[in-house]
Amino acid sequence: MKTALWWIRRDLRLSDNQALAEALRQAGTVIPVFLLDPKLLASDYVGPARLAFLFDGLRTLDSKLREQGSRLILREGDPLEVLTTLCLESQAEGIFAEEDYSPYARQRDQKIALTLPLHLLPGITVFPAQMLTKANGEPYTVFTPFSRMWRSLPASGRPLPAPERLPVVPELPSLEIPGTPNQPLDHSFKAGEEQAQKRLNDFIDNGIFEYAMLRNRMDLEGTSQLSSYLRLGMLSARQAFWAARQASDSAKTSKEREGVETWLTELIWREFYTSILYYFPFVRGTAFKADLRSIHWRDDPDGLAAWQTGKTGYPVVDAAMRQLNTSGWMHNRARMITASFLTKDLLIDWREGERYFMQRLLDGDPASNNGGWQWTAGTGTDAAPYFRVFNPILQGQKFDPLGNYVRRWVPELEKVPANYIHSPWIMPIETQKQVGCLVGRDYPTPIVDHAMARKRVLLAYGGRPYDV
DNA sequence: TGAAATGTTGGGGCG
DNA sequence: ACGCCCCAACATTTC
Repeated sequence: MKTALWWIRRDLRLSDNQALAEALRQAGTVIPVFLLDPKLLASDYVGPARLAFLFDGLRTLDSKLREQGSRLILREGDPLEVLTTLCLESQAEGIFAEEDYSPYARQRDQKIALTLPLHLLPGITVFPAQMLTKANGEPYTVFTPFSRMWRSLPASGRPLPAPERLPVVPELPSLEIPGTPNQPLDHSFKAGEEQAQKRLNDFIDNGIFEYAMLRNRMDLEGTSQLSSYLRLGMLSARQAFWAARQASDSAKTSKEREGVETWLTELIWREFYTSILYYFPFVRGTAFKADLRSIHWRDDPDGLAAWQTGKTGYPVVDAAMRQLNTSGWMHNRARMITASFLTKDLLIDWREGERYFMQRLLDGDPASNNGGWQWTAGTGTDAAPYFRVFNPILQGQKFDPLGNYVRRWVPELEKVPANYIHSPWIMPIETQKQVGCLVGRDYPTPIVDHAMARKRVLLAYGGRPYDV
């Protein structure tokens, strides 16, 4: 064909882009297009942080395109209408896009495919979400067998290089890429696939062998922090996978290999939850486990606000929520702790937390985020048992032993010694004065007693009545 | 990728 | 030397 559209959605990269490669194989002229969908922009699953990251990513992508004579066409409106218009304007005979498995995207794409020549190609995951099923054709609902099957598959094709040159894009109207909001996030993630590759290489060279050992330490940089790049496809899952495979080949000790395998497991969790959302789209609004759909959640706007703003009086929880609010990212261990605190200690509906995370996280992905929340709440597939309640003090002592994570994000507690950092309310009053932090004045008194909350949540999940 | 409650064991103080 | 008790340390069960 003469002309095709490369419809960019969450694949903001030129390298290892199967949709772009196929468009270039089939058409002489390929027009890169991004659509601002008013329905998505207004969704309560979207927030300014990820939008800003998206716009930065589009700007970076556009300048890479321009280096090669191409450019990005940005439009706003209902995708079907805009694509129909664009096909008419450009005489495009095909639309190539990376397949997105979230319920909204699938519905949208199915509708578009009825009237327009839409070609979907894999790329969000290493293996397409619909590919991994049990022998009887049913989807997996337990992680371990899913991961065993995943690992047993013949390795995916190697990542594709970026195309060497791109065809010139004809004159077409395009919107300006929106600027960064007035108060940009103080996040450390710079958009773009070069940044993603840099971070990947750095992690493979300096972090992956220690990953199994350090990944739970909130005070260290033991994780890859690649999730935001994977979210918008500035890095493909396949690129991540192959980099890990190569690291595995160069591993010398079993410990090093364990680091790689543990990291790979996290990549497989991402694919597991993508598959779960694909086969069970109702999990987006409903507990996977039918017997846990009628929990009597507490209505507690003050508690929710304290959790959101990092003022619960539990230092690890507050540090984590402030890290999220100011950086757009949160350590995974901290995600489990804060999710447990909201659902178990405050007994607030996991959907509130799910939505808040989606609004704040740069890496906020409908499948992984939902999977994570339902896991912690105990309502999901292969979830943590409901009686598993994290103790925020013990979690802090285990995974932030010196308290440096807390001190970094909760400056009120900066001078509090390590033995009190995770439970400052037991600090003797003289010490509180010495370190300039009076609990109740400079830092909140805990908004809930953990021991009481634990008993309460066990009653509630058992379907029994509880007070307050 | 939990933590609390409960049970068991064994060393040591002490009459 | 012996039995008793306390309790830390570890193991198992329970939520």
